[in-house]
Amino acid sequence: MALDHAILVSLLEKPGSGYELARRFDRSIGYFWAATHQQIYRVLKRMEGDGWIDVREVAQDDRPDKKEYSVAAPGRAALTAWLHEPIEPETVRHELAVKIRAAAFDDPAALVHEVERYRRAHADRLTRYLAGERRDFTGPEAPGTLDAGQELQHVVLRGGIAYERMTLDWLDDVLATLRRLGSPR
Amino acid sequence: MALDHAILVSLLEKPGSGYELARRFDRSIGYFWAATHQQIYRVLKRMEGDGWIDVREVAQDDRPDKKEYSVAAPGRAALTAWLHEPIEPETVRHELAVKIRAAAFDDPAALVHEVERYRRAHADRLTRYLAGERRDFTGPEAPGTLDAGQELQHVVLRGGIAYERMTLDWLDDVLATLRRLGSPR
DNA sequence: CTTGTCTATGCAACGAGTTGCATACCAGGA
DNA sequence: TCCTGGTATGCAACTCGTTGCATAGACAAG
Repeated sequence: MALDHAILVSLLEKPGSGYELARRFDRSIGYFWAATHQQIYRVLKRMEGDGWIDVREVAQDDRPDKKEYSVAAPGRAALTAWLHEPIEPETVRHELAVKIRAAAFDDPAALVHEVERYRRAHADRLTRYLAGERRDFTGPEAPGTLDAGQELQHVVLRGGIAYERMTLDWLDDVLATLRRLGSPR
Repeated sequence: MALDHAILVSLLEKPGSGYELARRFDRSIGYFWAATHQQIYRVLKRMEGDGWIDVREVAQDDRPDKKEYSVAAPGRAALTAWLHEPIEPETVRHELAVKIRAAAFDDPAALVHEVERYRRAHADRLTRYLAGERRDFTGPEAPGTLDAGQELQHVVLRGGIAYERMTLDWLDDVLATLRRLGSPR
């Protein structure tokens, strides 16, 4: 149930409403933990009931009012406790790998177009990551100018970049294999 | 709901019982789509009810009897239909990335031991992948000896190997960053 | 002859995630 | 004035995944 903790981290980085959190989960933190606004609103309600977070009604002139959440002491304690628990191995759900194996019972070449589309999506994501890195983590500053939070966000982003690069290389391998199997010898 | 399809692929590769499928999901196909025996038995029951798979009671002398499942025509049709659907972008759930960002609000160095343990788990997995590759995909055969199914299994496995290598490199980066932030300047 | 381990299947309860829908405020353009 | 689109919150129903437990046959070790 790490959605709780992902939300707590996001709120510690910056308090905000459910709507704002949902948008952060569409970029930034959501690159590593996906969530919809439905999940977020539900968890916020529960954590508020448990006293993990505080609410503040914020009236806005130019748009609907919102509820701004921030982390309370019990929430912060829960996050610290979770941080000291063992790291669970990720449960993998890689649909494409299943489809590739399924292609053995169909026409491998038929997958090519979908894989190409999928590859473009990953290329786009890499572009976004690199743009984010340029924006947030390079500049005129000397090394050591970033605080711990920024350093840690950067190392996570570097992981995302490495993942996308590795994925693009692998997808080229996949495409070559599919084309080879699809064409007659 | 790709568990259905992962099971169908596994049964097409080789018919088997729920128990045998559960063991396959602990290695091989389960490296890319995790599932417990509970999920598997439930889905098998549903797919049998829908006529996607056939059952055959197999009496065994030296152990309890089992039910061997194999894919029926409607199941195969469902798999083909699924294969031609668009590939969904994976939904990422990367607990470690969340923990790293959470570490900004705690002691970054406290994560080091857990990350080291996590790194060892990935190193072990890479070792298993490489052993599997040596066992199944290298040998005296000339290129072109493998059938399409084996080629496709191999390219999926190469993806797993690339993922683990990338992850190990990234974890070294993570460890260096955590140590740097934990030690006084 | 009991205990443990592996094979083999399954139920029940709960928790997490998905999908579709509903409401409402506010601004700007047709 | 109505319609669209962005902001903002939420319910209900459903499916999927997790956890804990239960049963039972076969065999090997103590």
